[in-house]
Amino acid sequence: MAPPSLAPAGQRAAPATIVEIARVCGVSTASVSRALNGRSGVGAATRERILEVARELGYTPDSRARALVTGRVPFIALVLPDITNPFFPEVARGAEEELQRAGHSLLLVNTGWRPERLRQSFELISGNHVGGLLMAVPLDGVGQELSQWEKFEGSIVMVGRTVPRGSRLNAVLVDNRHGGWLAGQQLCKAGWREIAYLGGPEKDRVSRARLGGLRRALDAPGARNRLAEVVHGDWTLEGGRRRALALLQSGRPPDAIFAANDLIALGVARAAAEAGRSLGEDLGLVGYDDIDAVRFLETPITSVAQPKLEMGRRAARLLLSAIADGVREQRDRLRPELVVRRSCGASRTRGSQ
Amino acid sequence: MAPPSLAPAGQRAAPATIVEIARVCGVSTASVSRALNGRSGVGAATRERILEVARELGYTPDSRARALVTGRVPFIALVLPDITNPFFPEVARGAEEELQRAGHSLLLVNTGWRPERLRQSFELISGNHVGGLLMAVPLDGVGQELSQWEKFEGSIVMVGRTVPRGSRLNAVLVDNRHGGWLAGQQLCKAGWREIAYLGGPEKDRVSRARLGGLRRALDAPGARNRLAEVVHGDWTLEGGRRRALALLQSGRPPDAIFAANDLIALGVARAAAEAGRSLGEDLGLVGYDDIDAVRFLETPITSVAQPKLEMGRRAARLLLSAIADGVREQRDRLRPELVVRRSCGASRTRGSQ
DNA sequence: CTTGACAACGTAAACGTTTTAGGTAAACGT
DNA sequence: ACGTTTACCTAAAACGTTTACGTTGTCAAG
Repeated sequence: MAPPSLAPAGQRAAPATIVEIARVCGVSTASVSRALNGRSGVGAATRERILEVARELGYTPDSRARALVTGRVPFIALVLPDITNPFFPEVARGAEEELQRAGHSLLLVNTGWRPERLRQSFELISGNHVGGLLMAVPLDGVGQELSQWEKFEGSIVMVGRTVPRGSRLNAVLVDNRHGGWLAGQQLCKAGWREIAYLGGPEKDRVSRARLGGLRRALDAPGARNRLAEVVHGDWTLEGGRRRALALLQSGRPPDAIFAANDLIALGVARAAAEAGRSLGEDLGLVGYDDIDAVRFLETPITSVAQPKLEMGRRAARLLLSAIADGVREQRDRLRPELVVRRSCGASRTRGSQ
Repeated sequence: MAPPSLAPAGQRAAPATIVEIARVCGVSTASVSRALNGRSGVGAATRERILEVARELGYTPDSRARALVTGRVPFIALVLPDITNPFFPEVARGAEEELQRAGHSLLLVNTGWRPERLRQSFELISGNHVGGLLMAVPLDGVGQELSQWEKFEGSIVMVGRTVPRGSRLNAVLVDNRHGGWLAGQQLCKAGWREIAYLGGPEKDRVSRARLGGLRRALDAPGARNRLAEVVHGDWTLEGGRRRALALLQSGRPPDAIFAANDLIALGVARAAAEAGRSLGEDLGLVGYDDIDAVRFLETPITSVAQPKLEMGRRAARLLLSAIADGVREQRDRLRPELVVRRSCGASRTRGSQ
């Protein structure tokens, strides 16, 4: 005999629809819809029967049709510059967790710092691909066009990124200035004198804020430290290494470095090795983000930690409520924390006699 | 006269639709659709005009309606166990890159090893949320239900994961057995005798294959090495640390360890430090995946590298062609490569006199 | 026996596209 | 003059839902 497979061979073409269920049950599609969505207006007996038939037919509602008529889309996009930077996966995880709890899915947009991809992400929302945007990417280059997007205000949440002047977007912010201050403070305490800042792109608001915090710490009355140098660049390890190497081999190498980012900090660590300087002894170093990798160095790197998971979670919650209730201009502020490790020479204070 | 602005101020409520364009241009929606999609059947002049009006109105096509009628969805889901494991972001980046080039978006599903989330991911496809699935997660627990999903065969690509027996899914595979063999080979050459395997979950096919490769290397004629111990567990750093510590503090600690995963390997490194063993001198170690972090240890870890980015790219390409042309049971095989670093004691060969 | 309320259900219109089946008119060949 | 092609365009039917609005029937209060 032919093997009686569960799936009746040839006729599995059309996936079950609501009208098929209606036909089988001898009711209208309206009743089926009501039963399936647990809405009132359908008797207990019929509801039971409908549910059963639906199960038998292996019915799953077509999200496109549903979305079309309800006007809601169960998708949220997370726009970020580089998923390869370990900071972001954690944010993504937090967001995904929270979203799926609310029946939404997470779209990932990896811009790779390309501005055109940023623009594309806005088409996602205007084309109703997604119900909202989680923006973990700077909005700087797009100022003038932003006015076009203002109509989507309720559906955008900046996460870890300052909102552009004048717009009233929701945001989950971590105080970068304070973070920079923490770093500077620590470097001061450890007794380093000539301190350099290895930042992100020159116009990047986040990088600037962290620098601002550093400045404030160094300007404290009585502090005899100096902001020796400020070098801008990208956020990558290799970029950090190159810039750090140039700095260390220059005429006036700094005592210590504050890196705007842990990837940059890792690059500094590598450069230090190449230049024969020893972290925490010869050269102070503080990074930012507290990604896992900084713990594994021979000399673990001190870093300003952001609550990455929590940022993702809160951003997601905020966005969902923004979509549902239309809340606007809501700001969720979090605080970074300093995680002290050997690279900033905590033990070195002794040596500053 | 009153300024006859195209956009009459206050009524920006409804986003421009195709019928609005049609009305303004005095043509039918069909023509608009054709013009917008660059299809033939519409005169050059009208096409021009339609395009212009569309631009003026800031029209963006509604993806839901389009998807509903065409039956295609511009979404692909990448299902993975833990985006926090640095192996996956790179795969994700490769896939995203390739997908967006084809006008698709990447949905991220982070199962966190929970089986129910795996099931949910299948609802994504049967509910037409997505056009296909990139599966970077084991399909083991779901064998019996898989027959239900067979109808989606064309729309599933396994990436880095073996396909379940009997099903004819597409896949991008990296030879794990060979990877295990490379690791074993290297440990042999370096002269370690008692070698332990720190694996993933006991039934995990990938973990088993890597173990298989290790076994083969150790069984080679003339080799005087021994597979001292096999310990299963999860794929995490902390899990690896605990298991390694237990191993190292047991009555018969091994000479060397092959970790099924770099996270586990990082855990081993930490445990080694705690147990007073020195990597590459006292204790050989080889990991798997070649994630960035293993390079930063005091003693960098030797690791079996997988072409992560390429895996993502190929998987995406394969899936797209599977959806378009219905190709099935296509297998794309890649080879891992060993990246030798100090942790396996390459320099130690001298000491084995 | 009316009346009204309420529950259960059906009808049909919407949502914004694509696409099929046509229809008109001009151009062409004979 | 007449059919035939060609180019352009329209009308309308899908796609699978949800939902506003009817209709019917039942039951209790008047």
